Amino acid sequence: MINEKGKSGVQKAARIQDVARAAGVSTATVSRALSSPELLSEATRKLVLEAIRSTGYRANKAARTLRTQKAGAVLVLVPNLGNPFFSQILASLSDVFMGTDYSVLIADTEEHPPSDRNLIDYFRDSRIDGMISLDGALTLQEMRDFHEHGVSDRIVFACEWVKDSELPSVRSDIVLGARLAVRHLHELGHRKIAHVVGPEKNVLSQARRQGALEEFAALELPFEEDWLLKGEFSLECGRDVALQILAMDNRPTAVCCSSDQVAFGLIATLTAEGVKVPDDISVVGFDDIELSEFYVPALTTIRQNRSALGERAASLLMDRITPKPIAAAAEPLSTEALVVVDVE
Amino acid sequence: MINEKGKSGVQKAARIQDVARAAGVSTATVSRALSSPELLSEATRKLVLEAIRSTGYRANKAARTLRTQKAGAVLVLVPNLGNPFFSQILASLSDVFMGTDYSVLIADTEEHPPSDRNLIDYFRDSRIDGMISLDGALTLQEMRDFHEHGVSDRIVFACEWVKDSELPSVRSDIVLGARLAVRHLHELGHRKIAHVVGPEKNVLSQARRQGALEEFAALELPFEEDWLLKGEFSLECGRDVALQILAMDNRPTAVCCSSDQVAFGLIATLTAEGVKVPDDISVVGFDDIELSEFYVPALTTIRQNRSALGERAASLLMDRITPKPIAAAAEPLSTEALVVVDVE
DNA sequence: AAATTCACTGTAAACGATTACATACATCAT
DNA sequence: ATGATGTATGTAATCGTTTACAGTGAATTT
Repeated sequence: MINEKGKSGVQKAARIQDVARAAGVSTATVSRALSSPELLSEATRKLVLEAIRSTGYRANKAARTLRTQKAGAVLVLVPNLGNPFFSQILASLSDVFMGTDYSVLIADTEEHPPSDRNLIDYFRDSRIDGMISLDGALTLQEMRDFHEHGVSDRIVFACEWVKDSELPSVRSDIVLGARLAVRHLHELGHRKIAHVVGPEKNVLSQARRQGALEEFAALELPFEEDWLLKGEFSLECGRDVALQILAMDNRPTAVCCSSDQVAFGLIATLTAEGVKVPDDISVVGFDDIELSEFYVPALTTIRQNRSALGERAASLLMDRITPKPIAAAAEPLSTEALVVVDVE
Repeated sequence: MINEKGKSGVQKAARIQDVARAAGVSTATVSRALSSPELLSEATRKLVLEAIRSTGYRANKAARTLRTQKAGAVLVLVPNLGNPFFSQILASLSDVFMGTDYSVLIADTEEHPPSDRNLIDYFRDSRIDGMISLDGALTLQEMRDFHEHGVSDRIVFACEWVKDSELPSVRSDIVLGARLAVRHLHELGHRKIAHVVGPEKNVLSQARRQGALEEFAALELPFEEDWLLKGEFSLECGRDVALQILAMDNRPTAVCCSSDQVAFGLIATLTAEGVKVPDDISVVGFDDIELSEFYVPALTTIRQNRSALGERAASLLMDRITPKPIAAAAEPLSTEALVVVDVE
C-alpha cells in the first residue's frame, strides 16, 4: 500500500525507513551502508544496496545537513559574471566540485556588493560550508566578523584578495605581469607608455600600478601623471580611456590595459576615430581571455592561468573544509598563496 | 551562561529556542513572528523581533527545508558559462532571485551533459524547488521522468527548449531573427549567402535554418548546399568555417552566423587570411553580446533581449513554485512562451 | 448568565537523516 | 567454563524548525 504508484501518478520519494523495511534491517544499517560500508558484513551491505536500488532511495539532503551540520555546498563570489575571465574560472571551479558532495552556489557581486548579502549568515544558517571569493572588495570589518564567527578558515580568495588579511589566496603574480607588459612595449621601442588601472581600492589595480612603476623605474622611462588612467575593467572603460587619450596634447604611443575587455573597448574606439592599432598606438591587455586571440588585430595580452587558478582555489578550500582523519587534525592549515603567471 | 562569548572566541549560533527564552515566549511564537507576523499582537511581535535582533538569530535553513519540504533554491542549467551570452542571462536571473528566499545553483553543462547529473535527484532530495534550463539538450525520456516524479511543473526553459515537450519556455523569435539576418544581407545587395548553424540536434539550429530557408524562398535566393555550414557556437567554430569558406570555389559573399562568437572567429580568421570584412565578405552575428559593439569592425548582429529573457524566465518559475493563496490554487498554470526579438 | 466567537499563544508532533550507546553473538585466551 | 575481545546490528536521541491542535481569556451574542 505504502508508496504504491496509484492513479495520482506521483510516487513519493522513498525514505530511509522504507529502504530499511524493504531490506529487513534498521535505518542505522541503511545509513551505514552509504556512509561507512566497511562496518557492515558483505551480505548485509549487498542486501541494503539492492533495496536502495529497488526503492530508488536518495538521502534527503536537508535532513542530512541538519543532523551533520554540514551544508554540502560552497559559495563563490564573482565580481562580474558577464566577464568571460571570471566565468571561465568558475567553470574550472565547478569542475572540481562536481563529483564531490558539494554543490556550488554562485553570487554575482556586480549589482550587489558582498556587504549586501549577509555573508556570515550563509554560514550560520548552514547554507554553505565554505566560500571562495573572486572579489577582493571585502572590508576588514567583515574579515573580523568572519574570524569572530569561526568561519575564517573556510574561506579562500582567488584572483583578487584582501589587503592586510591573512586568509589564503590563489593568485597570479600580478606585479610581474604588469612589469612584463611594460617591458614588452619597451622592447617594441615605445617610450611613452600609458597605464590603465582599475578602481583605486582594488588590489589588482594597486599591484599592477606597482609593477608598472617598478618597470618604468628599471627602464628609466619618463613618468607622466596624465598617462595614469583610472577606470575599471569593462568595455566602456576602454572607450572612455580612448576618448581621454585622443584629447591629449602629448599622446602616449602605447597603452597597458587593466583587462582584455578594456583593451577591446580602447582599440575599437581608437579605430573608429581613425587612430590605427598597432600602427599609431600599441595596446596590451591583461588576462588572455579566449577572445583576445580572435580579435582583429589579435590582442597581445598577459596570460593568467585560469584553469589553474580555479582548480587550486577549489582544492585549497576542499582541503580546509573536509574533515581530516584524526591523525592529521592537529596539523595547522597551510596558508600557501599560489603564484602562477605565463606571458604571451 | 549559555552562548556566552568565552575565550574560545567562537559564538554558537542562536537557535529559535534561545530567542524564545530571551523573549519569554514559546518557539511557536518566534516562528510566527517571522513567517506570519499578522497572527501576533503588536506587543509580542515587537518583543520577539527585539529578541531576534539582540540574539542575532537566523533561522537554520536546513531545518526549515526539512520541515517545510521547500528547498529555497533553484537550479540553472547553463550550456556554457564561458559564453557571455549565457552568463549575462544568468546575471539577470540571479537578480530576480536575489531578494527572494531562493538561492541560485548553477550548473555548467559544457563538460557534463545534463544526463550526467541526476537532475531528478536534485528535486527528490530537496536540494531545489525548481529549475531553469538554458540547455535544450534534454531527452524526451528525461522529460517523461520529470513528469512521472511530479516535478515537470517546476521546470521552465529559457533561450533553448525541448522539441515536442510541453514545458514552458521563454525564448526569442528565432525564426524571425534568422529571417531578418538574411533579409538584411539581401538588402545590402548580397545574393550568395552562407548560413552557419549549430549542432544539428540543437533546437536553435533547426529554428534558424528554418527561418533562413523561409527567407531564401521569399526572396527567391539561390540555394546552395555548400553554403550550409555546420558547427556549434564557439570561436573555434568560426575559425573552422572561415577555412572552409576560403577553400570554396564558389565563395559566398555573406555569412549568417549562429552566434556572435562564431562571427568573431570567422572575421578574425578571414582577416588574417587577407579577406576583408565587410568589403569582401559581409558577416552578421546572432545574440548581440556586449562585445559585438566593440569589435573591429563593429558586428552587425541579431539582438536577443537578454535581460528580458532572464527576467521572464525567473518570474515564470517563481510563479509556478511559490505556493498560491487558496483561491488561485485551482487556476491552471499558464504555459506562456514569451517571444522577444529586436533587430539591429 | 450562558454560549459562542475571536484573537492570541503554547504544547508537542512531525520532517528524515546520523550516530552514541546498547546489545547480541561468535571467537579466543585463560 | 569464564571472561575478554571483536564484529555486526539495533534502539532511540538528536539536529532546529514549522504547524496542527489545544487552550485561555476577553468580547460578543443570545
